[in-house]
Amino acid sequence: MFEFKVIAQCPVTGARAGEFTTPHGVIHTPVFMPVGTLATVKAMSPDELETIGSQIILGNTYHLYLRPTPEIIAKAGGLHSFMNWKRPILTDSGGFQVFSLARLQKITDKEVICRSHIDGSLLTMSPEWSMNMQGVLGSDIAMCFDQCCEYPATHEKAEDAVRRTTIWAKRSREYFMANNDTGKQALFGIVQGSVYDDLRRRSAEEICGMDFPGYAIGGLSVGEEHSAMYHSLDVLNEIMPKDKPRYLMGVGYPPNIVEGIARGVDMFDCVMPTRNGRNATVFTSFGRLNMRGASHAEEFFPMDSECDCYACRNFSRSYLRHLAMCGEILGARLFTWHNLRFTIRIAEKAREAIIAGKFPEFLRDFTERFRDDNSNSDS
RNA sequence: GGCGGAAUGGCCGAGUGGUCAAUGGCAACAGACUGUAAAUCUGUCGACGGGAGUCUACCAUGGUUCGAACCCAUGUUCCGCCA
Repeated sequence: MFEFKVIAQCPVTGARAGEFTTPHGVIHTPVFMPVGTLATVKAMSPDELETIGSQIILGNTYHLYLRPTPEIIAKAGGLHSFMNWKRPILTDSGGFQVFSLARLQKITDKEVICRSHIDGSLLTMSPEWSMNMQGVLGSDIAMCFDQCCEYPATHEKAEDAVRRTTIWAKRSREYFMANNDTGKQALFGIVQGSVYDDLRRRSAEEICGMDFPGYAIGGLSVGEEHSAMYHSLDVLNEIMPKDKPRYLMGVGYPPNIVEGIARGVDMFDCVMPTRNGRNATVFTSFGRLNMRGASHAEEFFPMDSECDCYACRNFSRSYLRHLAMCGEILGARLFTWHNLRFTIRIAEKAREAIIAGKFPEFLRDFTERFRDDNSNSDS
């Protein structure tokens, strides 16, 4: 269980294709994992997620702790059973909420004391709390409780987050080994370090020295330039274990995924396909489209004629824009459907290309075709 | 036919002598969204101009006033109530 096998590697870039075995099935990498924070990938049923090729989805410790509460999930028999999802689940530790809900909390090495964003009640999060909760959830992959550093951050602040993340990783691992079912759940470590090479190296050394079955790269895609993200991935690609899966947390944006794969990343997750979908922005093989745009009003053809998703096979841009303008719930569903399928397909195509020995060509073609005039990135 | 009320920018609707090119909301247009406090948020929104600014505007016409979306007169249209 939790064996990672690299089955093909790109001889030019760092890209690799692999298989990661979990209790709920084998995950073929590279893989994009839809985010289902509250035990639902917003707007999609489990059936539909399977249809579009979702191999694994995410759940969130903090959010599920508040609602419906661990008691209810335990009674339901765990998260898989509760939400009727039969494939693997990865749970985030709540570490990201230490970052995203920063205004509501106080952080010490011991714990994070924060206020619920729902009713303001006091809540104490810690590595032990997170491991316990993730045990209740029964995810296939649990994540260490970490501190995601904001961007920009001074070297001093980033270093403190690295230091604390290592302390918390040790405690996460100890509690996990003693209390969780290690036959059914794997715990991944998380590397921090912001955009500082020395901190990335130090964090990778400390975290990867703890022998986790997989390693995540956290603290990126938080506002830094794309070039900075790619540089950090280059640094980490050299030093992270090659025989373990690598998970770039919170990415993402289609070009970031492709560039991440080129730098040896195997797993990705991001709210972008689902959130942007609900807000009527879609990704296509030739770039990004705001489907509310007046220019689509009389376009009686698909969003992306190369896409094999339900929305692109059955509906015109004109109709989809109409749904978006009316705020119809079907619009949100179809855009989400498309974006998830498109993003999952990127990973599938990358995998096929790696196995076929044609990843550099895939990378070049994708980058040339994916135009995003509005992107303020430098990539 | 009589009495009363109302007419404001694409729509609804504030304003009731100067600080009003005119609050809000909606619509429209554009933008943002990267381990989800997001089916959310931001900007623009009379015309021309890069801007300073200029022009045209609160049903119509005339008037009062230094000054009117706001006061007066007449007209037009609409809405009530009574015949």
